[in-house]
Amino acid sequence: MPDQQHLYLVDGSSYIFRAYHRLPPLTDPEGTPVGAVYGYTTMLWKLAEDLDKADGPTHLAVILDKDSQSFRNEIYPEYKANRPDPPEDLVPQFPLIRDATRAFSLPCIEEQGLEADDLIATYARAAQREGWNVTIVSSDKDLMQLVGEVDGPNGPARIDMLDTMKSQRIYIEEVEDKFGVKPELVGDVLALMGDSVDNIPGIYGIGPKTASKLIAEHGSLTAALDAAEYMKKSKLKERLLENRADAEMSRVLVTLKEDCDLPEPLDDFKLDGVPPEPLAAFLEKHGFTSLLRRLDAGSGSPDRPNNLNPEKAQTKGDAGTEEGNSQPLPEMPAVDRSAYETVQTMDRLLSWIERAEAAHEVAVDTETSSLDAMRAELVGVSLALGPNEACYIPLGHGGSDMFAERPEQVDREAALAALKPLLESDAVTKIFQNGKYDLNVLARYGIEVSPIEDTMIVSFALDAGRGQDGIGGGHGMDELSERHLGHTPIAFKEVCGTGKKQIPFGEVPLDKATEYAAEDADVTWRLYQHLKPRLSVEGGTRIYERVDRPLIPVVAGMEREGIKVDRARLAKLSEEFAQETARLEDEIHEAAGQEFTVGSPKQLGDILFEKLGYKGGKKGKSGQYSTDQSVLERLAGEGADIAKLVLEWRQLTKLKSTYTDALQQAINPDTGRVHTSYSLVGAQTGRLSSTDPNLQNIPIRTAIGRQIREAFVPESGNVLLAADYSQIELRLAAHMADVETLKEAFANGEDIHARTATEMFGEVTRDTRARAKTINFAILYGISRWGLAGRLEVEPDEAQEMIDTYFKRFPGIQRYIMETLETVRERGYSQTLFGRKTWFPRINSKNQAERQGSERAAINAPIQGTSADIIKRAMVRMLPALREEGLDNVRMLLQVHDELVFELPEGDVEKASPIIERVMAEAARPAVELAVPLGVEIGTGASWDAAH
DNA sequence: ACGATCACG
DNA sequence: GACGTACGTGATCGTA
Repeated sequence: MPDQQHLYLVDGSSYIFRAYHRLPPLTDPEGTPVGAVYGYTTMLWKLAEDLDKADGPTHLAVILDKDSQSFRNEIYPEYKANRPDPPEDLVPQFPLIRDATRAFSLPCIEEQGLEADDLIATYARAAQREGWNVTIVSSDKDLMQLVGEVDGPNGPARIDMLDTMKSQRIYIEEVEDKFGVKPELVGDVLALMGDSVDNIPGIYGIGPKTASKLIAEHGSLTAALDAAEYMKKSKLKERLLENRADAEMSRVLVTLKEDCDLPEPLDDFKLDGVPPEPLAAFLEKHGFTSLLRRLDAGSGSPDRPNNLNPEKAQTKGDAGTEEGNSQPLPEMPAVDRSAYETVQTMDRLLSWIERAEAAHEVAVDTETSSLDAMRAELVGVSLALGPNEACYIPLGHGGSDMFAERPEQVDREAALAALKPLLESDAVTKIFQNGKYDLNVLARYGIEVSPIEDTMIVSFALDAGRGQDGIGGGHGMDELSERHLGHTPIAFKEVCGTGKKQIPFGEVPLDKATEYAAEDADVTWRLYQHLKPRLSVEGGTRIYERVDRPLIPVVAGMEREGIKVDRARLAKLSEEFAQETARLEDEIHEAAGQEFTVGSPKQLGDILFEKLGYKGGKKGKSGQYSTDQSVLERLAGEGADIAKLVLEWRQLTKLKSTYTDALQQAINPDTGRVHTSYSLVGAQTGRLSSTDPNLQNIPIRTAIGRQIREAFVPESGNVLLAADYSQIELRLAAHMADVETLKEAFANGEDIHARTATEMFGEVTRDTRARAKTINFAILYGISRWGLAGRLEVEPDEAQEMIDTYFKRFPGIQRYIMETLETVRERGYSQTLFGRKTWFPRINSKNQAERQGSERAAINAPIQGTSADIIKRAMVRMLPALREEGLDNVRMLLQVHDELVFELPEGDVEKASPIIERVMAEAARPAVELAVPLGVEIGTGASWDAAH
């Protein structure tokens, strides 16, 4: 019996578009854009790696679109007529896709007058008739029609799909999940819903939901259309009856042609390995050096000299500044997952613990049932002592299904009791990646881990701001591993799946779980060896050891404390907001003369500027009218009542959905409190950010919003205490730019905006003070004359005069800006007073908008970042200072950039307040002696609102 | 998945 | 010669 053949058909055209949008705009050494090509190359690479695996490809071909004309255009001239031209920097990449394919020595099929989809369908069916299995590498929903299996000459022959970007196999079940019908009926669903990208009409007003419901109910498109006349009167019925012809034509358009002539016979697609030479030439030419390295490693050829910059494929606008990532990799063997041990007996566990104690350094990772550390149950722990020297200790696998057998494991209680001394031992450093999470989980099991190191935080101290717009600059483990070790760890979703079919980690079989979990510890250990030495070389030690690392357990503690919210009060507010919103919605519809979705800026824009004919509508780059607050306020000022109503409606719906509803959801059932999660690497400047829920943007500026703050309350017998730095960023600007006038004003405790008004306009009125305040902030943010003009509603010339006056009155500011920019241009990064770096890879970009954006951010970063450093230092010292004075019941709950929120017994307020104030006011010392005092304002009350 | 909008410092 | 204009975040909604 012959081995099962398996044909892979790669939908090259659709892949390149997706890769283009997902990847950064890389260019090769000659300046040709290659981002999409890079994505395509890595995908082929991955497929080629599967060559020898069970169910891997035996045959493979790449199918491309030759041109967009096909038989479909004869049926329907508008087919794909509204496709925009591909982006300019994608066009030169099309021919490179063919080069890449050739470099892998793979066949590349394209045919005049045939679309790739039809060729794929034809080949897939032909192979299936031969009894082969087929995998279509694509995520195009049209192709999902083909999924399924038939009886071939040697048993069932199946067609499935592979979405390489999501690492997802698509088989019958996945198609049914997406469309609600079997693959054979997908075409019927598509015919009803249409496709705006291909300009297939479908039936207007029918989307994916209605389409699959109709087809599932009636069994086919024809049956659904026939049934329309018996439906009860509705919009849907009308549309079905009226547009039957459109739907039927759409059905033809989405049908794949399965009987094209085959340009090449199937047997020509046979794979026999990838000859390395042409591939190496291709990778070298385009600067894909990380792949080149892997090719060398794989083929056992001698190492190339290390003069190749590992990050040669530079991103656009890269200043070519210091490349902190280009240190030679330490000598380490490649990751070998088969070397990991599954620890299933106390004996083996004790042996690992003993070795960890001897090593004085161990990487640790916990596996749990949830991403939310406050709800997560511990499922296992992994340890790593060296490269490939790692183990996984399952503690909570199986057992959720009472019929399934629970694999052999060490008893959880006993294992934790054995691990506790190690994890708490002063003599052993525990290395984590994002240790705050593990600290929280373990703390809930009674283990206070210390001392710790954290590779994520090290990476942040070294590389904050590197990478662009979140691409390639992150500090997550997978990214760090890719970047520094050239290794791709197993993705979580590969182990647990995703979406509805996601299983908890505790259900993962032990062999697979060990590969994943032990690898995480192994990678963490390797990353630490790689990153830690860079700290001292690159000047990151101070910020890491003195600020960010000690902050980890402090913030972890704050997250575990949580804050009490008054559910009943929020519910009542929700109810009020709902009623008021409904009333406003009616009024808005009345004013508009029709019903529409108020929450849709698109529909609202059309109503305001087309139907009602208001003037001055401005369309943004998306081609729709802007309807943001400033626009609506202008209209309201011109007497448009509807604009006023919409503003009110927006405020209320925002408050309800984002706060009063969401906060009730966020209450932890075990603790009865809300536990946010702070990101220690969220903001490039060094600030924290807060998620799930975000407690750093609770309303305060309006009376109606402040009601939400009233729902944040202390436990009985306690009060909330809020301590704010007053004007900290302006104070720091005064210090850093060395502005005498401002320093003096702060020293004298003056109202700084009023003082600015005096200097700028000669007198203090409500108006001049407000303008002065705007200008003060504008300067901190590196504003332009046009920006300031917009804010103050004056002409740019006048704004420029104000900026000039400001610089004249406050000499030092301009110099600060110039010097900061010069340094950043030269070094590539800015620094805070405490040495925190933020990188600006686009500071020397040739793209003006990009460059100026970086310049503004670079002016602001040292100030915002220094402020972040200071409050972080205060947080680290706060609880020890309070405990030292015997204040054991003061709890630090929240941080909001320049504010700390505490909960404490009423009786402790008097004693605690001056300590809190002192710790915050002195937080810069002794590292930095500021030329201005740091003002701290403290309030207390029976709610967060009242504490202000 | 992304843009628009709006909540905060 | 035109562009697009204040820094840093996160959540929600509608739309593609």
